[in-house]
Amino acid sequence: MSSETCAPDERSCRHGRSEVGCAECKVRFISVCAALTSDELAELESLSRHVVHEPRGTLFTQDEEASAVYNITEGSVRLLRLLPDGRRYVMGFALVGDFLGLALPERHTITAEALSSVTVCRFERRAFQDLVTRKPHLLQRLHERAGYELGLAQDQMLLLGRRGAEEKVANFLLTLRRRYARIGLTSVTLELPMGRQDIADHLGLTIETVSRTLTRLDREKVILIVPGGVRLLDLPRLEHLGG
Amino acid sequence: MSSETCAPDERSCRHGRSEVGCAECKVRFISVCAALTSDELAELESLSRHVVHEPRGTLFTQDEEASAVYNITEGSVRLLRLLPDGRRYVMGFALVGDFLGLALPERHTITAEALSSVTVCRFERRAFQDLVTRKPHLLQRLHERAGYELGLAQDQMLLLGRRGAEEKVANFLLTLRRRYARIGLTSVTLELPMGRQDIADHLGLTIETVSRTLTRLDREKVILIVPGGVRLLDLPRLEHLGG
DNA sequence: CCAGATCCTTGTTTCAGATCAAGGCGGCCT
DNA sequence: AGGCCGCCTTGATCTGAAACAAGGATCTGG
Repeated sequence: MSSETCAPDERSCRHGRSEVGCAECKVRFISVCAALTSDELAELESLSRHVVHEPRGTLFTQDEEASAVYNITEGSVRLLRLLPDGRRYVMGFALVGDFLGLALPERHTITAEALSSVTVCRFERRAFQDLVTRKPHLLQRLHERAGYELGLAQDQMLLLGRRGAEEKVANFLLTLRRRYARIGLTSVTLELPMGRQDIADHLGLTIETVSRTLTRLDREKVILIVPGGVRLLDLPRLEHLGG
Repeated sequence: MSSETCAPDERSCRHGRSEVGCAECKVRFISVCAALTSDELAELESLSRHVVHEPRGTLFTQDEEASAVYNITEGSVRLLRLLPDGRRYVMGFALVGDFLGLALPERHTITAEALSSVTVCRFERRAFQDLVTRKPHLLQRLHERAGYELGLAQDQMLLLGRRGAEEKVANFLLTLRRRYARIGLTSVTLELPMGRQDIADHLGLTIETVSRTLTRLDREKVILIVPGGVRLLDLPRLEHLGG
């Protein structure tokens, strides 16, 4: 169900590290691979394969066997979990430089779907697992990153359990801004590659509440809603609202 | 603020592995240490120190430097995060066999408080870190465990964001039951070492809603409220309610 | 045995956000 | 153009859980 729907366009990067070798990779210093020496990088590169996914394509599906792990080099992805009755919760959004499959699981616990055209560096899980076993400091790096993710999950739980709609939305915008900044995107205009429904499912709200809250923030000149995103007009006030 | 309030009673377990050596430890096979050979276990043991905390004592506090990591060998602990304005969220409850400080953080991201009399196996973080660096399969084990925790955090987010009060409470009871079962406690009567307020703060509810929901489940003969816990009378129905 | 404290339950009222309902807007296809 | 579709907004109403309020139960120490 996955590879057919997304029809990924595979281009190996093995052939003499032609156009997109790891050494020139734009996420080289912000992602997990930053832990590696150039020798190790070469080894990692030999395992990698660039794959492009169309918008709305599926990278992998909840409960399916995890055949690979991924490093996003272009585009954004939504990560979600489904309940049998159809309710869904969006765990989060993965951006450029994010690693999917950090925990090296046997089966994926979430579904990953491309929000835009997405390019990933794909590693066979077995081969990556082997490399990790042989390179403890790569594992260390992975583990650090997992600890960081755990902290983010804790923030999110507090947000979901103990905060109101406005706080949630403000906080969401600020968090996204901080993440963009970390990968070098510091524009005042915040791209929102996900739809309102995705934001709602991420914050435990309904689409109407998200829309109303954004509209209110716009009316109060805290943000300005623009096509494809929002402009943050009054950061201090937004920070005040977001806690 | 921490060591004074809990007045921990320290007993080293170095002295000729007197009463409580790792080899005879009751959490030996259910905890992280299960990854180690007996040689490595001896080394680990030389780093460990048993510490007893009184009920309501603080093991460590949010934002304070993480001087140690812990393995719980007796009792239960609540893990919480505070908001500047006083709201609190209870991240979860740690039981016998649980490891605190999995991510080996520089600073603790949560506060840990003893719910009952708690005994922990305490490891200096630096020393433990060194051991981990030298024993990749211990790190691997830690990482696996972190991945598992991440999965639990995801479940909890879905619970907080997309489920009603009754679902939350039923699910909480079932999750606790499963965890007790994993450490060999399979009694029909579920101990609840935490108070109603803690449950409320864990589920994103108020104490009144938790109390009412439990009362209703009791009235409908799904559970029976007993001092210090609940008896699970109608497991199928509870599972139906909990999703 | 009583005073005070802590924790839990129960009743009543209020409110934030869900739900229901109806457009609006822009893109895309023919 | 026109019509359809997906996405977003806005308004009206409803409701589940919060907030407020008042005891009751259990424990502790004097």
